[in-house]
This record gives sequence, structure tokens and C-alpha cells, in this order.
Amino acid sequence: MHANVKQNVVPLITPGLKVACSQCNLRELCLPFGLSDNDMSRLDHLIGGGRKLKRGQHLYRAGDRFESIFAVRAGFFKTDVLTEDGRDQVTGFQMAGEILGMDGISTEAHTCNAVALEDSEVCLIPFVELEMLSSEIHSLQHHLHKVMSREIVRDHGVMMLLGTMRAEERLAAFLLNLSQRFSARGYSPAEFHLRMTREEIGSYLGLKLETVSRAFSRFQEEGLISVQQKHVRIVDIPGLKALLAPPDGRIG
Amino acid sequence: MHANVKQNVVPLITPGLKVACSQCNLRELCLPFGLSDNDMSRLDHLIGGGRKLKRGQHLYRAGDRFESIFAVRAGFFKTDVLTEDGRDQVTGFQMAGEILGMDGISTEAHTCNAVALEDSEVCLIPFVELEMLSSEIHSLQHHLHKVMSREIVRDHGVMMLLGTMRAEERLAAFLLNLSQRFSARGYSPAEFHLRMTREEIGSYLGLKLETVSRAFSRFQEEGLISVQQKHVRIVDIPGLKALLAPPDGRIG
DNA sequence: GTATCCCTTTGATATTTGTCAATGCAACCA
DNA sequence: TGGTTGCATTGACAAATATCAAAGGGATAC
Repeated sequence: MHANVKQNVVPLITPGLKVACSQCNLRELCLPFGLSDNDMSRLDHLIGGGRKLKRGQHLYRAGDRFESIFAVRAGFFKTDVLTEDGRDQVTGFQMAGEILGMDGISTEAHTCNAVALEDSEVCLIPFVELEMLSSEIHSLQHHLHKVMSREIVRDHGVMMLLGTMRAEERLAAFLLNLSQRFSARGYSPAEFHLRMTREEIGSYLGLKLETVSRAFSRFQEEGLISVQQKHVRIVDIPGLKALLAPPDGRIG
Repeated sequence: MHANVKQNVVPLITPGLKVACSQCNLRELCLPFGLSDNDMSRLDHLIGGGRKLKRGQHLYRAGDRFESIFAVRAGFFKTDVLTEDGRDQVTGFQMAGEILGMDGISTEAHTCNAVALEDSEVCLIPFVELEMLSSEIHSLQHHLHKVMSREIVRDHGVMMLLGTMRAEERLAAFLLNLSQRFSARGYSPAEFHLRMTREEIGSYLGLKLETVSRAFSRFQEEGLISVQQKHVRIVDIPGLKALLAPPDGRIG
């Protein structure tokens, strides 16, 4: 299966796309976090160059042999898991500075698909070499562990969302999460462009696209956001946050 | 918060409970997997001894300082995340050979609670020392990464379950997963004792306890299982598996 | 040994979300 | 620039699950 070799070979590593970690404005969000200049330059040598992807292209597919993890340099990705019986679950959306592909370590093969939702760029980080270097640079090793652990904690947050929240709470949590991540990257926390469709949001949130659309409309009616297609402006951040409280706080 | 110091101090490390990895019948399921005899004995020296917990006791709580990960030697645990607004999500159930506590690496503090669901025993694995040793023993380092990655993949499976499955599908998947894990440990895949309540199952599966109970009853009516309280016997494993197919296979 | 408490089961009803269907909007391609 | 196509919105209705309520069963503690 996944013998889609041609399609996978098209977006080759782009020579000359290499940007040193030490020069990268994402380094504080990314793998080099906390490294000394010297250690960072050792990491530079390991990064296998970059790769550009057009919107819609796969960075990897479930079943692909695992060789590298990836750092998003620019753009926007989704990851999703597809089962034999046709279920499709979006497991995350990744933006600049975030690490993709750690699911592949356990079985030496990727277990999900990663797709660019807009034209994007990633850095390739060959994993065998990363392990070798991280056994020499303790802070790199520890930071790698933190990145993996953070992914586990993030996943727990998604479980919480899927397991305990209602449709509007899920969407509110989703928008606040995006807002916070855009903000951390120097973009407006209040106004942004959604790269994904209602269906992809729905898949991530465990909802049908119509439910997502209705929740957007309702938020707009209530003056919490202003939304037109993929353009979102959050008008009332505290109001959105208040939606996440109710479980027993529904006294009023 | 979580100033429950007394309660946490009670279950001290039990001296003399130490069992060498090399002597442990769980080693093929656990962290020592794939190590040479020599490397395993180095790991032995690092394991900080064991700890016994009575049913209901916490192994750690959200907010506790992170120092070790834990390997379940015997017994059964649940982990759950509690939010300020009162939501409670069970994120997993852990049995012998499984590793607990990796959520704590990212922030140096545990982010969830781990509770023994029956009298249990764990091995303490001090994380700083594990990192030191794993930078010397490549296969240990790599296996640690695999264990963390496996946790990420497992979490994706739970997301799939919560995001795409209906109540009975979730319970079927849950039972089959338990069955498979018991089987891997030499227990019957068909007959076992649930250590958790309907409410805990419900929390894990994103359902209310009544819905879980009704699904159990329905499986029994249909001759898929036989269930009385916490005792479960799976009568028709293929039948349960068939429940997981339908998304478009509902042609018949 | 017995009483208590928690867990489980089951029923009736309410709420939420999904499904089906139609229409509208926007971007993209020719 | 006009048509086509995919995405989004909205409505009416159906299905799934939650909620509320009551009663039974087991395990545990005293």
C-alpha cells in the first residue's frame, strides 16, 4: 500500500534552501531552544536542508519509512490518521516552529499523513543523526524529550476536548488555541485566516462540518467573533473563554 | 494547590522491593527491551527501587514536581486530567510493563494524576539519570524514544475513537484493546476483570456511565459478551471487531 | 453479620448533534 | 469574463446520547 512513489518523489529536498538554526527567527520556538551558539552550529550541520511543499502536497504518508522529523519553517500543516475502515481523524494542525513526524519513531514508519494546507517549507532533521548528536549534547537531548512530552500533553488536551466538551465549547477552545499560537509567533491574536476547511476543523473537533458552521454563525450572532468564510476576527476573547467554564458554573 | 503532602508521603519507596530488570519477566514489554545483558545491568543500577500502592492511592498528582517516570510492575492504574473548571478526562489505563509519567517531562511537573485502581507496584526510574545513561547506551536512548512515540500514537488512536466512533463502537474498541493487552501479558484474552468503574470507562470513552452500562447490556443481549458487574467474558471477538467496520460498510 | 454505601442497571424524557437537502458564495480555470 | 467546482451556510427532521430518576446488587466496614 501507499505505493504512491511518484507523488512522494516530486517534492525533493531543495538544495540551497538550508537556513541555519542559528539564523532562524523560530529558534526559540523550535528544536534549538536553549542551545549554546556552539551546540547550535553542530545542530546546523545535521539539519538536512529544507523542503518546499505546495498546498495540498503530502510531507509524508502513513506507511512511509520513518527517517526524519520535520520542523515547520513556514506555512501550515494538518496531520490525520486514516483507518482501513474509512475513518479519518485530523490529529493536529502545525504551524511555524512546530515539530512533525514523531509518531513514526515507534514503528520506524509514519502512522499518519502530513499535508501542507498552504505553500509551506520544512527543515528535515534526520533522526538517527539527531539521536547521535543528542547523546553528546545533553541540553539537546533533554529538549527533544520535552518536545515529545509536550506532544503527549497536547494530545491529552485534545482528549479532554473531545471527551468532555460540547460543540460550541470545542470550537471556542480551538479558536483560542489558534489565537494563542499566532500570538506567540508575532501575529495578531484577534484576526487570522483559517487555512483549513470546516470539514477539517470538524474532523479535528469530532464534529460534522455543518455543526462547525452553525457554531461559527452562532458566535457571530452573539458578537463573540466576526467570521466570513476563512477570515476570522475574535471580538470578545473573554467571552469565548467564558464558554469554557460552565460544567458546574452554570449557576447563573 | 495540591498541598496534599501527607497523602503523598505515605507510600514511600519500599526498600528491598527492588527487582532487577534482568530478572523481571516484564522486561520484553518494558524499558529494558532490546538491551544486552551488560546494558541491562547498568539500567538495574539506575532503577531507584520500587513503590507499592494500595488501591485508590495516587502515584503522582498534577502539579507534583517531575523527577521520575514509572514502570508498572504489577497492578493497574488510571491517569486523568482535571481542569480548573471541573472537567475530568481519563487519559489512559496502564498495566504491567507500561510506562507512566512521561507527561511531566515537558514542564518539569506532572500534568495529570495517576491512581492505582488495585493494589499495585511500580519501579521508579529517575529521569535525569535515565537521560545520562541513555546518552551512553544508544539502544536505551532509542527505545526510550520509541516508548514516547508509542504513547503519541496511542493518543492518536484515542482521538480517533473519541472523534469518529459511536458509543458501542467505542466500547467494542476498548474491550478489544484490553483483551489484546491482557493476552500479551499471558492472561486470557477472553475473560478478565475490569478494574475501573463504568464512570471511569465513560470518562475515557467520552460517554456517560449510563451509556456505557447500556452498551454492555446490549453486547450481552446480542451474545457478544457475557458481563456481570466487573467480570467480562468476550464470547465473540470477531463479532466485536465487526462492530468497528461500519462507516461505509453498512451496505447490508 | 449486618448495615451502609457505592456501583450498576434500567426506564422515561430532554438535549445535542447528525443527516439530508437546497441554496449561496468565492475562487479558479479556461 | 463567464462557467464550473468546491466550500459554506441554513433549514427541517432524525438519531444518538445525556439527563433525571428509581431500584437492585455487591462489596466493604464496623
